[in-house]
Amino acid sequence: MAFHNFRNYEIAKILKEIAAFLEAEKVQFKPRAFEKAALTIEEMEEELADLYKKGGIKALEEIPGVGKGIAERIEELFTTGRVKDYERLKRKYPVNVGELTSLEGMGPKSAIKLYKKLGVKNIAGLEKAVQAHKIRTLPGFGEKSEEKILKGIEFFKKSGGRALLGYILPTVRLIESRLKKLKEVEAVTVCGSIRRMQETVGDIDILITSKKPLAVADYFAKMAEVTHVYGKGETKTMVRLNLGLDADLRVVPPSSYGAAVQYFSGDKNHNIALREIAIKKGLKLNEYGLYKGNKLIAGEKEEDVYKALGLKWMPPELRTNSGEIETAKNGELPELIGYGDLRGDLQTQTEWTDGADSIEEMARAASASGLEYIAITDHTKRLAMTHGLDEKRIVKQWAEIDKLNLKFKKQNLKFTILKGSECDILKDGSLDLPDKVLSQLDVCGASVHSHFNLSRKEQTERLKKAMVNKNVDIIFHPTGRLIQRRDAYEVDIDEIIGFAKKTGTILEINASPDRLDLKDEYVRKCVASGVKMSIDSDAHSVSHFGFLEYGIAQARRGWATHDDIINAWPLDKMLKTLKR
DNA sequence: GCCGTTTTCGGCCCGACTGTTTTCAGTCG
Repeated sequence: MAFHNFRNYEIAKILKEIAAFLEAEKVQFKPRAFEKAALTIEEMEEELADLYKKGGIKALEEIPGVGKGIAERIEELFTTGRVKDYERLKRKYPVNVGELTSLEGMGPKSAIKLYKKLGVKNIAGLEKAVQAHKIRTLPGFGEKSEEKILKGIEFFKKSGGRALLGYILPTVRLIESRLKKLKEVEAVTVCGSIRRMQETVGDIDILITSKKPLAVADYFAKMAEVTHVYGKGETKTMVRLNLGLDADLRVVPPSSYGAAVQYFSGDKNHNIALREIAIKKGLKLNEYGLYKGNKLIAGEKEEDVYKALGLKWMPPELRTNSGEIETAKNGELPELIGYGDLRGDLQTQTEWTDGADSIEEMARAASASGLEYIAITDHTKRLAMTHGLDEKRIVKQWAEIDKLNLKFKKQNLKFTILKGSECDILKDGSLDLPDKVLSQLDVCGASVHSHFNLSRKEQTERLKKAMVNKNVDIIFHPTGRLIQRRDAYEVDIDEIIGFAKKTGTILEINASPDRLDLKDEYVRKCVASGVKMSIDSDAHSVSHFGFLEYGIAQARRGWATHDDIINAWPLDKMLKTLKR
């Protein structure tokens, strides 16, 4: 029997859509079940296809959140290539719910209502309906709803088909490693915004050298992820991937490889500035190399190109033409924090609130990923939906942390769990737990989860009031933005950075792929002001420690060094930096 | 649909906020 290969994210997407349709039909409890299974599957390391081939349906049922019903549907997908229940729902509601519900404030119920009443199937249709002012006439909707939807659509358009780095990077790495293994391939570099580790990615540029380019092109065009081939040839193959992005494979000769890698890594402004330098030196720079007249003077290695222009090679994260070229000229480039430099993680959530795993599981996963310490920072009671901790439960949590630290010691595991909190900052800037509780923590983060729409002045004062508290060590995700979904709340960031310096408060670089908050520009301001930062995963499950890489990239793009990031330091030194 | 130190039925995180209401539905986290 034919086996239909589906990747975990594709399976998760189907389950999520089923959940949305059931939610719209006001079915009780089932939507949660499908959603939960989808989230688990999305985060699994092992592909369900492999798991199923090895252990059959029984193996699927062992996944937490997957029971008989969902396992049967996944089996149906593998054996027939489709899920009947899903297709029935899809026929009933031929709607792109995933796209529509990506708009802030739009859930499945609204999406389906708009389809039933106005025939809206996607964002394009929604935009037409808003422009014709049809939405405000529907019961339950009004003028404000139209405004909000319009705002959401603007966000969607601005994102212009770009994807979050954290969403696509695992797949890109997989493709890269497969190409590296081909015997026809001599070198592979993924360039563009991915190499610069930008927050979002528009397309994927892969450069290779090869003596048999057509064989590689054939392989590339036939990969499982490819949904469409635009063109295939000796030097360039262009495909559409099921990630929703296009990928280009370019074959360049070894003598030009460095120049091509430089050229395709960008960014555009950085390259323009380099070419201007070349012109001033009487040279010409393009993707084939650096030329004096017709003579190639650099091209094989990227370093050589920079050197010939009188510059030191610089990490791609810096290449934005915002001062890096002048700095490189003077030989004063900062020694950026390295991707392996973090020793700890100061924001993690556990099953005590909205995390998926236990304190012990999180600690062991952190240890396995090379960390020496983590802070357990579950939400506080104001976030009732996460079952946030109150004064009593947090004390119980401390007892468990003490017990685990002792256990690790006995097992000779060099790892420390810190007692922490993600304490909610209330509307007036006061904190969700009393000082007598917070003062007993090892490390306390505080953050905003409500009243995003205060005036700039009120929001700034609110944060300052929290920062003045001696028990608040770190402000988590300081601006509250969600990339491609929600703007930062109004806040005077310069005032906040100045106040952080004055009060000795740490500002977080939240590494969650859709937050990356502080953004690079603000990181750079912190570095300039001497405000220390932490890079935290905000992990809600054991698989999230990988997010730290995106946070480090963010810090590097903000010119941060080892010295600026407190959790790159040994535990003792880190703790001494805190206010308490 | 899933799950089980409440174990094969009967629960299922639940309160705040917003915009629409005139007592509530939908979304968020």
